[in-house]
Amino acid sequence: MDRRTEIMTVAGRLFSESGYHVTSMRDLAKAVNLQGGSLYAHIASKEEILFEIVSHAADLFLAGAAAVPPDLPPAERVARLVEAHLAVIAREIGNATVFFHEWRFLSPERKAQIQERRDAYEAYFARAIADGVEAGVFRVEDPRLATLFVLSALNWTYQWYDPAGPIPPDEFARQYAAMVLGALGADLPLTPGPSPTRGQGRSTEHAGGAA
Amino acid sequence: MDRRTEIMTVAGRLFSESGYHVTSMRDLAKAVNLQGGSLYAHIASKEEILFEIVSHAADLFLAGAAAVPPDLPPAERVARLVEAHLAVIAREIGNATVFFHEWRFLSPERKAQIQERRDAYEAYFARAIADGVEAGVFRVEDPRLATLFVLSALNWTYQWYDPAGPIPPDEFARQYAAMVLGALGADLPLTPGPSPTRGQGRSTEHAGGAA
DNA sequence: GCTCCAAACGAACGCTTGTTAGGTTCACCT
DNA sequence: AGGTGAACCTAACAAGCGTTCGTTTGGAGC
Repeated sequence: MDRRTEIMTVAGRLFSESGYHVTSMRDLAKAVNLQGGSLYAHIASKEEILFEIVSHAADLFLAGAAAVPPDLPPAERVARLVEAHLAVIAREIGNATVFFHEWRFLSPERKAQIQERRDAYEAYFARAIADGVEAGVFRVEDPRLATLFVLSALNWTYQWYDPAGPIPPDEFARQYAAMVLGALGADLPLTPGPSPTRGQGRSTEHAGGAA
Repeated sequence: MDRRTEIMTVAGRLFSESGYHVTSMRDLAKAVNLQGGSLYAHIASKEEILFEIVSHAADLFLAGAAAVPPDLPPAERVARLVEAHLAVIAREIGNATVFFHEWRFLSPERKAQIQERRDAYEAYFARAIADGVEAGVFRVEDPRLATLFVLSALNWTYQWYDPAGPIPPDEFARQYAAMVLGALGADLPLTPGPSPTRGQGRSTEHAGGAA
């Protein structure tokens, strides 16, 4: 890992722990065993660091969502989106925290750049939910509100989820996805295996069940 | 409104708009037509302002939850808790934003004081959900995770909900509560009136499944 | 008319901030 | 052997920070 990358990594941790404005360049320098001024041999400005962290996190979220096949049935697609989201948080909780908490301190231009990607990310969820509503597998009154509900449930997790805690990331994601589908009024527990589980639930799930 | 209250109100707005550390005492003073130093005739320190805002918001949330009769059936209790929470956000979005976003910058003692109240607040939800699980009206795998799910969905709303926007607060709360109950695996849409709604929905599901 | 006191001013305090500039070290290339 | 250039240090800069303090203001109570 070269110096610049190390700076970014450590900055991600410090910014997430103490906040962007509380962390001074000298704090950061000390954490990578440098003098304050020496940082500027590697980076142009403090805000550049913030942008790179936030931008990196945005890329991860976007890539995770883009990897979900768009031709999957809506319920499974939503489940996969949820799992992808939580996987990013589990893997890079520091950068994710900075992404959610400090992005508003970016300059207007850079903020706009991130906003675009947030919108694109939200669109993945909006589309999957809209498809599900249209197909009759989701029962929600207002798809837009449902989308915001789901994203809210996901976006707050960085505040409390501890990847090293008692709940392993994929178990966490599985249960979370089930609750998200419940919120959307979907029926099936959507367990992958042939386990009969405690399901009565409607059998045909999707069929032509137009609402 | 006396000067001190005005300062707190304006500070709540400024802190929520720009963040606690970005807002300087001189910014705040200018917003209430004072010189920087004059603020200290009314308050002891900048952090005292922050604490008062956060503490006030915590009181509102706690009072809202405490007003929900604990002997209501769990599903209705959860719905009422959701509505109370969103009512606070709709009414005091600025202070709520500061509460969620800036409370970590309090001194350790004051932070601990707020943490206590957050825990007490969370307990209202945990209890209602646990009761519902025990009564068989909620179907969740892990009540603790379900509680965090619900609180996540609620806690993020300050980021996007606009009380003056297209969705009026009580309509917002009603739909949100329905989705929360869905996430908890409750059956009934819980509409107060006798409207049959568009339900196919599972009929028997859980035997004693009265909500 | 005088006193009193809270409210506000305005200047200053010591300190930290992000950033820059100049100088030194040292591994590497020819 | 000499040169190059990146990495780093040290010192400094102007600006802004939260806060203090002596002074001024202006209205209420006597």
